[in-house]
Amino acid sequence: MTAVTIYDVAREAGVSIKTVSRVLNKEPNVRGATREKVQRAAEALGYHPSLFARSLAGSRSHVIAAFVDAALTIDHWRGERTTDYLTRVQLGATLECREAGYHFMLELVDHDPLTVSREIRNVLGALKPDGALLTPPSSDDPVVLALLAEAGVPYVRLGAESPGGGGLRLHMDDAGAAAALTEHLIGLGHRRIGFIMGDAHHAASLRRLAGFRDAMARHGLDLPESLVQPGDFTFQSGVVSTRALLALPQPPTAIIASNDDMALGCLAAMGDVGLTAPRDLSVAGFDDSNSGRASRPPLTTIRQPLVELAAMGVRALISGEVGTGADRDVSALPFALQARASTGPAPGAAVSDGG
Amino acid sequence: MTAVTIYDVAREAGVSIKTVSRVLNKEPNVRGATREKVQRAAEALGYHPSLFARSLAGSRSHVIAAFVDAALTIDHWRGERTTDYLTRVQLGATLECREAGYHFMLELVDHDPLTVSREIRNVLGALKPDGALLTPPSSDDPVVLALLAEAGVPYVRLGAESPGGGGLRLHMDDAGAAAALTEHLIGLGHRRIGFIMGDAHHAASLRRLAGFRDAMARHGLDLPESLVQPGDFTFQSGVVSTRALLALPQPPTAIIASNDDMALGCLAAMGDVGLTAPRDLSVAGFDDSNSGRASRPPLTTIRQPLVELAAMGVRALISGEVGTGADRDVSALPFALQARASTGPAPGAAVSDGG
DNA sequence: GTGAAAGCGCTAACAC
DNA sequence: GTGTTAGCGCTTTCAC
Repeated sequence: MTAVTIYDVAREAGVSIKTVSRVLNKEPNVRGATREKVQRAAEALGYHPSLFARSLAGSRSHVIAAFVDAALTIDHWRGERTTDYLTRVQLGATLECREAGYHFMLELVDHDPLTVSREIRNVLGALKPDGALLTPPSSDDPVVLALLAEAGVPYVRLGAESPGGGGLRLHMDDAGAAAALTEHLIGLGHRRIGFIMGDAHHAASLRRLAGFRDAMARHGLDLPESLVQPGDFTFQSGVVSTRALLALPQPPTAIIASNDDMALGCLAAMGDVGLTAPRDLSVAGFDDSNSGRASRPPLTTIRQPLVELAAMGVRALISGEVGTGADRDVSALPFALQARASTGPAPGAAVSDGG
Repeated sequence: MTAVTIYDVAREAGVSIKTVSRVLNKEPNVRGATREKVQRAAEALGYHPSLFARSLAGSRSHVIAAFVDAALTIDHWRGERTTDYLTRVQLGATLECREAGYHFMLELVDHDPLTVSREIRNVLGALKPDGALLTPPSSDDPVVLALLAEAGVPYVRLGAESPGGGGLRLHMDDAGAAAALTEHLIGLGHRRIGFIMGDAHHAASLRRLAGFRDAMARHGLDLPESLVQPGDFTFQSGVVSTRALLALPQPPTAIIASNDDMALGCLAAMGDVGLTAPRDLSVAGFDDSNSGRASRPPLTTIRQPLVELAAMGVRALISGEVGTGADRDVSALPFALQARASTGPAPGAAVSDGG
């Protein structure tokens, strides 16, 4: 069971190992006939090049690494509320890597300032990845970014907040998604729509609010400031802000919360005062969380294109279009509005499609 | 930014590279003083050994690979019902690998019989993993098992159904978990408990049923056959079997479904006839699924120790205790009973702790 | 206890 | 178009 090497293939095909290498790497300067001969030999022998040898000898490692916060992941596993965020990122990244003959390695890093530097250096030294995919909060950790830049490893920052950190910043079109949600509600006849913000420290919160405002303005709808309530992405803040909205002289007929957790808080607050969605009030969220999907009624929400985001990031890394010094920001990524039972026609309003 | 190598450390420490290698690999035959000198030098230079060089030169690759079904994972991503199964397996495996200086690589494999062999060989050839972690359905795929055995790669089969496939089979103590659920209900005063089986083709279904029967018998409770209904793990089969149970002359006061999906079907069927859990009927499931957690009422269920299972598997692989020819079966793994609101005191029964 | 030499299976720079 | 020669950074064998 000793492995088949490039020498075996070369011998079988009657060429030099360099020619085999050329064929494998799709390099030019090989005659069609020779190429075929080599491919047949490789196939016949069941040859599979060693990642280790290729990476050690060559200038590329054929490895893309993701840096994921260990504490967060462990918390998530221990806690009641779980998501499949990682699974989806991994899937997109792995599929894209496989396509390109790359390997994807997920590395957990401790964001303790005392150890993060050692850990990152360790991964970088051991793997020499051709690119790094960062998820929050790594995607905003200046230490991580600096280490990657120093090592000359191009990186993609998923869901990153801060601009100017170098690399490629990739995120959903939050404003567009908020606008889509708003228009979905307007289409259902709603005119007074409340909005619960996410944590104001998150750039996404501001983008979502902006998208909401824009859509309202575009449709000539009035938006008194009292209809926009603060929040911090927690269930509890959803409860509090919903109470505030319901206490208004003219309460809204629909509420958009900046994430599903707050939207669930919204449903809970409604239940407390005997209100039901969507009969009395429509509710929408963001994230397409598992709990939002399983709630009663299930939440109308926005699904982040995480798989596509990760795949796109890996593609940019492998194709080399990210480069070390780049600082780009791409947000025009498709999102999916998941219309479910938590939103419905405005009370007493005829649903109109065109006006 | 040229990397620090073993030569740099050797020079800095004033020893040969072989000595550095010895220290790094915790081999014997190095004096304490020399060892320290080398460690200091490595630390000072920020040395991190190259995985590629180590794996290429040595007999171990320091890589543990997981083989995961691509189609299933993609379906799961696309579908409405998602789980964090993979995330949890990955977490346990990655943490354990990190501890031992290993790297964990997740590989998606297509279970198409035409391609599976090529894909597995490819991974095996490229990575030469020191061990493989298999998740369903790979853990029962005879082709996968045969290829691994042929390549001499030890493997651990998570949630595997069929015995005799070699390697180490690791699964939750299903019988114990079913018994725990049963005793939880008995403790709440229930005496007539219905059971909805999982797909009879799954060994876990039979183990769960056996655990239920045992617990009932141990407590001297009568168990007419009509209280055990068939099922196939789908929501719909939960609905059907619940109707059958409710139609009995003496319906049960509690129902254990062999997974959460069926338990949710159970709740739905109850709702149809105006019954509420746990007031009219207690309901419990298995899996600790996201939807079971978010349902109303949230389900009492059994949480599989997936993180621990994966970690244990990796540990067995790295320590070498699995070996190529082994065929062991370990099921005595801890599970966690999650008592939630779907189970409560039996109607009209005083809750007793001791009798 | 420590070191020198060989080589793991490839790619990179050059010859031809 | 194709082959030759060096390494990549380690572990392995075996000598001392």
